[in-house]
Amino acid sequence: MAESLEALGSRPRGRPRDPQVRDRILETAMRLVQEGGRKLSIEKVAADAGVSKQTIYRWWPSRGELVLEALLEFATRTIVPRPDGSPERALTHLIEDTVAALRGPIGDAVRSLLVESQLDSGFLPTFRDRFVEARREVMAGALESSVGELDPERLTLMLDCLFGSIWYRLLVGHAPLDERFATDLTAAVATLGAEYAS
Amino acid sequence: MAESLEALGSRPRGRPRDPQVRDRILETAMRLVQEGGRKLSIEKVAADAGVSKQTIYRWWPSRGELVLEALLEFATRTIVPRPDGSPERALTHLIEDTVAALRGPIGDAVRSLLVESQLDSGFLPTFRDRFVEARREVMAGALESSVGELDPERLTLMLDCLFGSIWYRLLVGHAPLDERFATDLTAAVATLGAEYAS
Amino acid sequence: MAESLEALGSRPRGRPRDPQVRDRILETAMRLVQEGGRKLSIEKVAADAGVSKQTIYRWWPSRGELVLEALLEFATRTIVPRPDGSPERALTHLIEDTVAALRGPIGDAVRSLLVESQLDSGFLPTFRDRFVEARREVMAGALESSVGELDPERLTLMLDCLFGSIWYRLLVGHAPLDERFATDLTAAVATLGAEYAS
Amino acid sequence: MAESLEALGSRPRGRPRDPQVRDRILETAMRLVQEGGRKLSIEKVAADAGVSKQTIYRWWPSRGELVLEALLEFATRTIVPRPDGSPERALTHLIEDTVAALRGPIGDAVRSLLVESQLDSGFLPTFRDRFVEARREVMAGALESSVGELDPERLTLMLDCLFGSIWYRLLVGHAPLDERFATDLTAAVATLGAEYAS
DNA sequence: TGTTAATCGAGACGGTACGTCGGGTCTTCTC
DNA sequence: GAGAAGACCCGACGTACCGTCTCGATTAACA
Repeated sequence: MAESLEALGSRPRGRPRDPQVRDRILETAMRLVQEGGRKLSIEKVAADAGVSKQTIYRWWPSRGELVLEALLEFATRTIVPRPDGSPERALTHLIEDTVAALRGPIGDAVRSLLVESQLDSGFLPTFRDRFVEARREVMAGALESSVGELDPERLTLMLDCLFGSIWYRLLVGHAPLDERFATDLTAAVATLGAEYAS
Repeated sequence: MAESLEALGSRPRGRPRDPQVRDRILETAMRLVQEGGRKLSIEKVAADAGVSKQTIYRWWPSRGELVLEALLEFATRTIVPRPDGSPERALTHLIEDTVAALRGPIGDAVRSLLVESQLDSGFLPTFRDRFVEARREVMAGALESSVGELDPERLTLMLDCLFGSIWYRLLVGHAPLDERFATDLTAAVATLGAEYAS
Repeated sequence: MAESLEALGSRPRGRPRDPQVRDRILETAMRLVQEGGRKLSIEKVAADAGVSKQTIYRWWPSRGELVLEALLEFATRTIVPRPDGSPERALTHLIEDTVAALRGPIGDAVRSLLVESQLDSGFLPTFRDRFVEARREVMAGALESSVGELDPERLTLMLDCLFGSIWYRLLVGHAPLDERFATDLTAAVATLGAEYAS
Repeated sequence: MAESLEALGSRPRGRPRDPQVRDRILETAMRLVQEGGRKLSIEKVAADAGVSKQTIYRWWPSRGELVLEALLEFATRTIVPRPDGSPERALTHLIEDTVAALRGPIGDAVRSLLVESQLDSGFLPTFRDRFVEARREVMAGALESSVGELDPERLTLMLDCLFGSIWYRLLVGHAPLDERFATDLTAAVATLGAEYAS
């Protein structure tokens, strides 16, 4: 019996992983990412978290994966979904929340991840699959609920405009990621949606 | 004659800068940027260009400024403006050319510059002023020629969608920067323009 | 047993220092010092020893300390004390051995250390304490065994003449560091000793 | 006529050398040598003297030659020979003056020259011929005037002890270059001289 | 009750690149 | 010509991180 449980759970032998250590690392990574993305070195995370470098390398193959997990952890603890009424309101809220989130620490993390995905070509697919696509799918759902089913190419283009313009502001900083922006963006998406739906 | 030239030029003293050296550095930088952005170290540029590091640091304060100048130089030598007929065709061509350019070496350079602008916060304003804004103004001109004068906020948003979606594809690589994309993007912009102009 | 050993050793944490690496560095330093003192750069020692610069800087704060340790190591492995009969013969042998040693690799190292102690004022005290004084004390012992106890000032002066004239020849190279020199020097010291003892 | 005069005097053509520039360089070199020997770089001398590096390299082949000439210039302007009575007093004065001189700026220059002669093996012969030997000959003259003619080997040894012990204190700094030292040294030399003369 | 295996802090180690200093040579303009 | 200015290639500096590697000391599950 125990055997089969073990087989299922693949319970490891030696000393189990210390969850406190994991948390300390992720929190430190998230903190350092906020204090200016360029300062994020594994060395510094290890020092600040009171952890050995080996421990970090044991669990995360690269800086990118570390920040990604830190971000996902942070996001789940931070973002609380709000109950939405109509599909239109749901889409509006989603865009607003996305823009609002990127204004803060999450924005710093995303910028760091973008940089990492460019520097470490091995990380780009991971970033794309585990973060970009996930956000796109959520947004795609809200979009199609609001404007109806869309041709895949057109859906892709709308998502590119949506996330693209947000990231563009995040990276360049020439214009704010404020509510006005979110509102205007929502309107633009609606215009495009109406055109495409017809 | 000479007098006025002297007055204008305020000719510098000492040995003049060697233009061949400058060109060799910029070409090497451009080449290395193509071979994978992360490999661009000043050390490597110097070695490959047969130049001392000091010479690079004398003229470019950071990696970002170096790549930026290399890109601008490359672009002026590479991109030939095509005579356009109607404003609509001009806009179409501009978007097509922008997308096409980012598919090649220029795209590699822009990715590198984006990374650099995030890692070196001192470089971000330079990048914004000397590259991003310049491209935006050109595009804004074509846009307003085509759809008529626009409210500044709306113009900004349209430019963000345009460049944002292009950069987004450049960075994430989830969808191609092909002609189809350029066409669809142009159509979307036209839709938004029509909405805004009314 | 183990307890007391533990208490004494206060064993360090982390990966222990690799003695082979240490030896390779010191040997390389000694070799480079022989091939012409000016060529001794940390960079070159690192390259020739197949070691990273950081490893050298981890254990030796400066070129001087590195060469000093290399010399001390080399000397202990090279110099074999010879059993002496009378105090007079012991003194003779000591002077002869000192002169002979400075004729070879040890002389190159001492010259390098002298240079270093002048270029790096922080190293001078170390050099003085760990090398100069040590040699002086040995010589002082032999001297007083031979000629009897001496007034401190006079002892100092005799040692200065002794080592001074040897170093002077080592540095200037106007006259050889041969046995004749050692013999004459011994005689001169004896004359002074006789005068002072009276 | 003029031709032949030119040929004879080998009067150079273009602009004659500016003696003020030469002086400014030598003074600056002497000043920098005093402020800590290690700081003497051609670069710094040029900057401090308001002179181009090329001008320095035109007249002095190496740092050593520059400092040597600066020292000789300084010494002639500084040291005033004192009329001496007996040969014994002359020797005493000479030793006293030598020790006293090395206590100040001249000592700094000599230390710098010693370092230079070790780092730049091409400079050692120059240093030996133009400085070391010159001083030795002066001292040898005073010595032989005082104690009578000496066997060359013995003379060499006495000079080595004399200059060696002074330089040794200059370099190591374990004991002062004061009058007491000069006196004791003179006495020691007298003792040796008496022994050798017999 | 050990034995075994993995975790974890600590830190040594070979590398690559950083940005700076100085060396010695050169090229240009001015006097 | 001499001289100031300064570009240029080069070698070395001392530092920061990289990713890998030993250590000793824990901490479980297994025998």
